[in-house]
Amino acid sequence: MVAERAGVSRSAVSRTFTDGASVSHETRRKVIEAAEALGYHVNHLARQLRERSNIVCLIVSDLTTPVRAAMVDRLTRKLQAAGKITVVLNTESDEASVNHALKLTLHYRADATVVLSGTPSTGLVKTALANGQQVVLINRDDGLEGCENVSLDNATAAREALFLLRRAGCLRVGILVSAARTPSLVEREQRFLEAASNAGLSVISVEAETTTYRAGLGAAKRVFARSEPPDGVFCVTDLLALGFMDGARSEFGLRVPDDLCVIGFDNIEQASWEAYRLTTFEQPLEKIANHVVSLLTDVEAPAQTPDRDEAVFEPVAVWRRSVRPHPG
Amino acid sequence: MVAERAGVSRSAVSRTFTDGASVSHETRRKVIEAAEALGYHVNHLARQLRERSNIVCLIVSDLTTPVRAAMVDRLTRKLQAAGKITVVLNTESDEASVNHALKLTLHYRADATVVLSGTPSTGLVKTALANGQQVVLINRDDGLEGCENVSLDNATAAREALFLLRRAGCLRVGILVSAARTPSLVEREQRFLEAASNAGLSVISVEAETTTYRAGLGAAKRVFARSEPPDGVFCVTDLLALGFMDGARSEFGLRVPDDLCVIGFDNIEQASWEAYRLTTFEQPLEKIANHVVSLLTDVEAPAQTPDRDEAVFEPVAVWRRSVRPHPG
DNA sequence: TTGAAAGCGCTACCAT
DNA sequence: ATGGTAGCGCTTTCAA
Repeated sequence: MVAERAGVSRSAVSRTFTDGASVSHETRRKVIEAAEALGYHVNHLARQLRERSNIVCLIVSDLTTPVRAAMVDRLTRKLQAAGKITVVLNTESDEASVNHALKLTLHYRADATVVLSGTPSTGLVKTALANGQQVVLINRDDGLEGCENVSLDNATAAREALFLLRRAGCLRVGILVSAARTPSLVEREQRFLEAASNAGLSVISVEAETTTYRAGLGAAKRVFARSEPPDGVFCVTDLLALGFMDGARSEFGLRVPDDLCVIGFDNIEQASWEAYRLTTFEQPLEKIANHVVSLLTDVEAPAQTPDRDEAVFEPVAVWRRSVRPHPG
Repeated sequence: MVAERAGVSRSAVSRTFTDGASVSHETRRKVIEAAEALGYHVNHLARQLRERSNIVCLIVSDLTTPVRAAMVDRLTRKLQAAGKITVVLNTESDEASVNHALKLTLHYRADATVVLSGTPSTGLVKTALANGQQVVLINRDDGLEGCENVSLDNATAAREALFLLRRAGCLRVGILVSAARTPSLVEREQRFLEAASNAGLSVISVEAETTTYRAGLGAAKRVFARSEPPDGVFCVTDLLALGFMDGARSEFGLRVPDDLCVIGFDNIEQASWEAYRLTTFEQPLEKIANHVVSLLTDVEAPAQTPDRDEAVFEPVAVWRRSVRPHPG
């Protein structure tokens, strides 16, 4: 250790850079001075040979998608503030890619990994857990054992969406889903269908090819070319909703909300833009992020549910003008 | 090392997981088997005690912004593909935050740091360089010594923007800039002004409070309330342009491109949305990302410009319909 | 091909 | 308060 060339023992300089250490003011001064001169910086990676690495891995796909970007933004900020260092693993969302990423995670001795998309295989999660790693799954309700789960109350939102559409006087209610059938998307769909069925309503189901703006646009083009198109639709994602609105308006001259009511989900920034003013459900990203870091920070978590730990957050309805407020 | 409990020496297992190592087929088999059984994974962090860490830090702010998200997406993917691990440092863009982030970078023994926003202080960059770290600055032309720079040819784009506006028959040309005067934004402004001045044109300058959609919207509200508003404006950013368009349309009933021509910069996904169809300049993100990883990958870079290394990329004009194609 | 041993930068423990 | 020492997991000489 080069810095000790400036007077003292290596222990002394180590102590200088450790918080709860006893070191004289004078020694510390000398050490700091020498370190400064030599451009010395503690090697945190070597530190981790003895203790925790403080590394948190974020496994994520579709980083450009507004919700994802927002989630990653929140998470990286908060993790940083909590003194963690965040490694972003940008993958496809298929199991193989996610597994690969999770394996890397083990190599870096991450204290924890947060999976934002895709689902790793049970086996791999087990070894991660066995290696003392925390695994937290966001928005994927597939009940892997030992993981911490955080998810959204999709059921309530779906029911509310139906309610809003009916109250707006929509006669032919529809739902726009994505061919990418991720757990949360599927749940929104099923709950909506369920609620409709309870109300004795039939629902026009439309499936977009992917979960993107373009796919929403394409879906609109298809659905409004048919006879008996819907006049009120719940889109499982804002991106889908925005594309759908644009398709309905630009291709068919439909007016929103007069001819067509649209509800989205996520409350991405674009949903608030003047051209859309989409009524939607907001993901409480801030709360979710806070919860995740508290999960990773509170080392002792004694009073927890034994097997499967799940936190459910409430999406909040954001009322804008893509739905008629009063019976039409 | 636990894995060696299964027959051989620690050297053997080390060799098993190193590529160019001589180890018998039999030994390797035993080792792999044992490792599998014990859930063993090489600790890459310990590895770095002897060699390079393979860690690349990305210093970035405003991660939710579409261009940024896109850039980070590209970069993380490509770095990963090149076997690097990417630590994202999400900061504010003021110098203090960036400096703090850069310091962290030293602690993690990053091989390289890529700065996407904000500018670190010269001194800090020097020590990073001195510690054998590569520093690459994206889109900030402030000529720090020893850094690799990659930037955009803003001048050409600005000139072309003016040309397009004039060709569309705009009589009162304007530019929408941001109060956040980052180097590339300023350059776009100055080049545009310069080109206009060369053409003997006066330009209506409008300054938005930040570089966001909302700020663009606000700017439109202000500028069209005045007498003699512009009928063709170059916005230094797509986000600004989109907000500006919405403001002009929703508040003043202006039609784009009939009453107002708008040009943006970045070609974010939203610029292509039906509600906007913005004519803009695309940042060649793919090329930039490729260049960055090649910079970090080609360990030997002998034939380089001595002091300041700069790569300049050409934005490409994307023609859509927010500008009239023919003299109006 | 293999094993023994040294050392990478660091901190914890034990003396002093 | 300080210094010495061991050891974290790994790779890499050097001998065998």
